[in-house]
Amino acid sequence: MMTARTRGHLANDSWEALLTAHAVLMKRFAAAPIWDEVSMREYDVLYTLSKHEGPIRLGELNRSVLLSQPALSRLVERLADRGLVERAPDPADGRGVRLALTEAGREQQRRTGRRHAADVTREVGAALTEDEMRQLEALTSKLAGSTVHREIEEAAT
Amino acid sequence: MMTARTRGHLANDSWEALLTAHAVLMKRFAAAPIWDEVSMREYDVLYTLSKHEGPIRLGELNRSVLLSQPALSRLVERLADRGLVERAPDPADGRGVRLALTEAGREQQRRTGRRHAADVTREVGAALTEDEMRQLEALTSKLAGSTVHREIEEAAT
DNA sequence: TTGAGGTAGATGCAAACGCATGAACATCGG
DNA sequence: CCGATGTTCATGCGTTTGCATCTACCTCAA
Repeated sequence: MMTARTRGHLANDSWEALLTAHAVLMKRFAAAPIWDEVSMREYDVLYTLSKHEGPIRLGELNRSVLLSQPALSRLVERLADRGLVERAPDPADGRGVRLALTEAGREQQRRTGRRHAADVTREVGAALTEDEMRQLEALTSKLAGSTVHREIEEAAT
Repeated sequence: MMTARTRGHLANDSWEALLTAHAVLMKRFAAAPIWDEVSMREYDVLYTLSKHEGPIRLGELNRSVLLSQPALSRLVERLADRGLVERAPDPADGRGVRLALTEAGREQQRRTGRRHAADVTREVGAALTEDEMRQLEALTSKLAGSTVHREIEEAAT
């Protein structure tokens, strides 16, 4: 007999499946011998910076990176000390900091990115067809894009 | 004009979309005021234990939890100290440890789980239709299940 | 049976993290 | 213009993490 799952069950089951996929693949990627120059978290920051043209703010960066604001602040500080990231005061806002990759940072991102992308291609490529990849991209994009946000904030008031 | 993405590009784009969705939703869930008793990571462990009938080994638990073995070992130790997890020597293997929720741990998991599930239902439910949830679950399950593993290990030799 | 090699989990220690808070600047009503 | 309030990032501090290593135990061949 086929028991019907409620909408809530479906939501939780799909989220759990996503979490599992994330954990499993992250473990495999972490096991790859390519993180000797920059750690995965550092790469995450370099990659996010590489996707933007000009400099971005720390707060903006922090929306993509799963770290607390202080932790990200210090991670960026370390990357700046290593000459991979440029930190400049924001002329438009004295509190803000404008972050951008240095040339060395860009090269580092490309080097690590090339190696990591090969792993991603192999793992994802082995599991899904091209159509499925497109579907997964569409679904996860939709999931990230949606904004119930307002309601949460209001409820917390 | 519609430029064709290679298989590698598709794989990487879909993985990136999954990562983004993961980060965005995790941030929202983390912001919920329900982690006063157990942290998200602790809940992850409690939840994983709750999904298993009998006790499981630390190593097995570590395959689901995105933490190093020592970090997980100590996290479990803290949970044991708080009376939420039971640690017993494995009679079949003197090196191993058998982990299981205590009654208090099970209650804690249920309490936090109920509250967290509501958030998941709201966020995922607001973004996807039921069909899409089913598709997402199917795709991510397939992604996690696939095993190119052997090749990686051999390549590292 | 024994010893070499492998595996499971614990531990020392430095690095990194989160929480609370501080300092500096922005914004806006009066 | 000014003070109150909000925002952005940095810093102090206790906790947690990862890496390297250790101990205890298992496996298996000689």
